[in-house]
Amino acid sequence: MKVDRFKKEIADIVSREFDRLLSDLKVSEPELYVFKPDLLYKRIGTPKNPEMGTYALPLFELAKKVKSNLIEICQKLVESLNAAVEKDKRYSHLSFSAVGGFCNIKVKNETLAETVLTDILNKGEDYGSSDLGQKKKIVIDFSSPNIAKPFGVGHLRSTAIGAALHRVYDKLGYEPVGINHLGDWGTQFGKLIVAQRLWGDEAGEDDPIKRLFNLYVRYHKEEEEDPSLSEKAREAFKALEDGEQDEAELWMNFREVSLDSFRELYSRLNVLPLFYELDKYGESFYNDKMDAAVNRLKDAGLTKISDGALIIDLKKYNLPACLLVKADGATLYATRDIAGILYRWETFRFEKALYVVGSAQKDHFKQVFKVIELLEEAENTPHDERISPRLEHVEFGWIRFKDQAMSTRKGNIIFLEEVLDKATALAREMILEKNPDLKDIDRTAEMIGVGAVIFADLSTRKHIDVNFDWKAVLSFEGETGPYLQYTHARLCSLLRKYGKTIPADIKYSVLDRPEETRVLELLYKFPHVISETAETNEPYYISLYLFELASAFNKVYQRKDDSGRIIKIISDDKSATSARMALVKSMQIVIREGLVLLGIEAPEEM
RNA sequence: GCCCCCGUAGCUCAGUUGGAUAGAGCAACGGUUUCCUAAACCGUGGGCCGCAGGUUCAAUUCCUGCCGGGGGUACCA
Repeated sequence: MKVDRFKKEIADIVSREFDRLLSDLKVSEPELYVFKPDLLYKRIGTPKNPEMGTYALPLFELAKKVKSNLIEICQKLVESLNAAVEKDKRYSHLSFSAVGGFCNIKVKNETLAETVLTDILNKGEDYGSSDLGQKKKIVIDFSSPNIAKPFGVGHLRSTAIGAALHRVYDKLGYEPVGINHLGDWGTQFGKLIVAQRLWGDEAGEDDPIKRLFNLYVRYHKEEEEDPSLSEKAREAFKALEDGEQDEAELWMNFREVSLDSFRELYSRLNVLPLFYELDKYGESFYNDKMDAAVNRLKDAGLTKISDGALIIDLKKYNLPACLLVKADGATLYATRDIAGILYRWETFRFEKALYVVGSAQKDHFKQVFKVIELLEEAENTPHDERISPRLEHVEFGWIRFKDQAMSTRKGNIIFLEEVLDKATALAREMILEKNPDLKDIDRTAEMIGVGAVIFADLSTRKHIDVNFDWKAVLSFEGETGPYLQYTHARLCSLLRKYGKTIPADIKYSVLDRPEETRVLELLYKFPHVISETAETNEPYYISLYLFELASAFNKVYQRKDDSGRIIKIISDDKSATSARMALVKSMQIVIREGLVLLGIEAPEEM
């Protein structure tokens, strides 16, 4: 948790003053939060209306506890606090006011501006970085598409969220390990092999992925008419598992074709470098590691046979039994995940392992994590070497389309590639209309189109289902990626026009308008937003923040004086201009860095 | 049946872990540019915060029940 310097100062001084004010009380109410800086720290919030102050401390509970008049005690506190900061220079940038039952605290603008802007300008893109993680490894299992199926918009969520978390942990000094748990094994390959043999020649279609997809859809359609197909598919998969050459060759081909197309897509999404050996750690990687895992569970006395299958009963924990080996001897994905956890622990000794997988798999991960926990109990693993407390399912809601879950089998799926292409084409049109002289139009259009799609995906809380809405994804106005990029381009444009380096001696006191204060407060918040994102594994906090920040700056940019004229950033007033340009430069750094964390590129012109 | 998630403006969603007059974007309507990028900014209208209880100085937030939507519930992933 990143410590807020101002908040800490407030907690300290309030606690100190309360100690003095109510020293007689301390004996009867020693547990009262106002006496303890750390508890106070947590109570300090921000006022609804920013004009009331930077921070707010509600005192209702206190008044009740000490049975005194709320307004009176609030006033008394504020008076004594203001007297205290007058005497103590270290706190002279704080001022307090009593409103209702709240003690509102204002940080002097000049101090805030100087603190924030010098910090950002000194650190540059490292603003918000830390060494908190001490290079500890965070394994992030994300994206994980199925081989031989097209990459649908549904896979975007895991990819975008996982990639954002990867970058956030990296910024906080951890060493993230991005693992793509490719769905490259399982009965669907039996189906595909059968389909390929039956209709492979008539499939047409140049794009090899779409060809496979058509075969897959056709298989499921024909299977409804001819149930004997599913028996053939099972046999084909069995042959694959037994290492038969024909089947293995087909499988290898499916895999390579898919990986080629995934690589291209990942590269467009700016996530390709985040994977640790992209093509290695698919499900098939664990084929030769499952026996050992299963035996270990058996030896621990956890398993039993039920209806011919090997299971671990989890009824005690209110969970369905975990199936390890099917009656026919084949393994399941839970088996692979268990083997995967054990392998990853041996290989990486991670601090945490995150599974960025849809919430439909919630019970699955509960089961798998519980099995690991039971194993460690049975084996008496020392507590600091246990894996189970380090495992976390980072779940997210479905992407649905017109109130239907998307289903590859039925063929109602939207290709991510198609979405990116459409968004990019639209961005291109927009550039041609608004800025036809732009140098690198195609490249910029790609940045904007892809940025719009990623931001749309990361701008709602991850756990709720989202309706895929073409209109929302292809919108470039309001709460969108392009809005942020546009703001960034505008900042860059200001910097170009200014054309000088920001001077060192800046008169921070000129940044005294409420709109500017708002921007400063938000800039100050950036490091906290990053650490909050890591604590909750919720990248949308960054999206939300960036939108607030951009919006706050655009208000500064277009504010008007009393006669209705825009107050320009760059003017004849040198000291005002250099202070504002310090703000502009800081803004540009933070918004760019925030976009980078989300995987969105920040063009300097658009 | 049991378990989990969701229900806030016409639509899509926020609401800082219980605080002040519930906020944004889109859509609708009106305004702002002799131009530091209008992909922007300002304004107007629009709310039984699903319903009913409970806890609390204070509930959109926590608890219980109900209604509605979604997901999961051993040989798919």
